[in-house]
Amino acid sequence: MEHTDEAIGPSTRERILEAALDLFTDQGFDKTSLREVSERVGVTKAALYYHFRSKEELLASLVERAHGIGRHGIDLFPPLTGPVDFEAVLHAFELILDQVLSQRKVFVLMERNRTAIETLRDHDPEHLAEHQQFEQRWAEFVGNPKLSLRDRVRVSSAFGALMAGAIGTTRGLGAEAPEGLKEELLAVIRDILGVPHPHQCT
Amino acid sequence: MEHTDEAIGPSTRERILEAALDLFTDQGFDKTSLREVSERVGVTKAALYYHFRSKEELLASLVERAHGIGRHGIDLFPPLTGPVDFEAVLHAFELILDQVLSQRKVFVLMERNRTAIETLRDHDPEHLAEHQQFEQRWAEFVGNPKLSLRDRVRVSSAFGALMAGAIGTTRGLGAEAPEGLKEELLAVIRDILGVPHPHQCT
DNA sequence: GTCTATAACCAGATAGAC
DNA sequence: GTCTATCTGGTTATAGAC
Repeated sequence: MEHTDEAIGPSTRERILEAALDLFTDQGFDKTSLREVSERVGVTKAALYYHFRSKEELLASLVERAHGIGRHGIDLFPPLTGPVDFEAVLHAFELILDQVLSQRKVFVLMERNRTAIETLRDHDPEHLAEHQQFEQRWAEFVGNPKLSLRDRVRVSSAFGALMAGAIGTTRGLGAEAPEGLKEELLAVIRDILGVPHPHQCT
Repeated sequence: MEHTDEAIGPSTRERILEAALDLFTDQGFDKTSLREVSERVGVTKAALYYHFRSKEELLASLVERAHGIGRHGIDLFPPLTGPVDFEAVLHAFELILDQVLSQRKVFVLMERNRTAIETLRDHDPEHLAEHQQFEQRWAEFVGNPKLSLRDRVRVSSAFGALMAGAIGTTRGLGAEAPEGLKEELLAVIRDILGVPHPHQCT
């Protein structure tokens, strides 16, 4: 029941979301006016306000597609006492990687509009809870002085590598990620975290 | 000759730059008005226009402090034929890391305001040439189909790890990076690039 | 469900006095 | 070098017709 109108194409609401995703990503959220969005869709500015209460809500609707990273990420760092379980971290990163690769455009949007995304917290206190819980847990983790600097750097670097590899090498690509990208990235993350490779004894 | 007025404190121009750096980083470039900047400095909005021709020029002046990453980065990827010299890449990353760690606040600003930084290209065609050459060479590299996916992912991930480790683990910290951070990060980058560690034979 | 028209606002920027 | 005063333009958002 994703869309009930196969014959007549995507709904206006979905077309607005697609246009906004492209424009916000290319030009930036703040530098894109709703007039531009409406012109690309072929409707008027006022029509947008029928589907979304505000510009921020339009952005929030896009970012919600990235859900899932929140779930996996929150599971990932529960107690934070004792040594880091790198096997578990690796597994969580694998789930996150799947999410990022299947929703690449949204993650590019988020990477390029960090400050705009943060303001959603103010306008939408209850929604996006997962997304923000993840950010919070993450900050608590990398800033936790009880953990060794080495572990914090390793996990932090692994996440950076994941994002840079998944987003940087697929910028401008179509819907499909390159064959083998996921495996290459998981291998990198294994190397960073020091988790041995399964089929390799070098 | 950094500043000739030790007794009377930093010049107005420098105080504007400091205030703008903080506000642009916290709230985002687009969501910060020049009125806010001027109020924090204790001057009027018009005074800003004496020191900087436009809001973009103010941002550009901040970003110029990050120069150096351009130089090292451009040297790094010259011909791009044949296999990647990971030793050379490692060395360039070390220089870049020094630059990032010594100018962390500016790099946080850039990371959080990517789209705003990109518009500088339009307003300032000749300046920031190094910075933009680096971005261009980088894009050519990670998107180069003649290189193996593995090599592209490795280099791309190393850069992501560098940035995430250097910026993420120092967010909110004072002027000094944690002791040993540089060494930990270089070790991670070595692991990613497959360059053996100098004093270690495990 | 979409449009016209307009309100209300605030941004960046300029001119010229001091 | 800094201020007061103002202009100009575009922005989000709303009210109400169709």
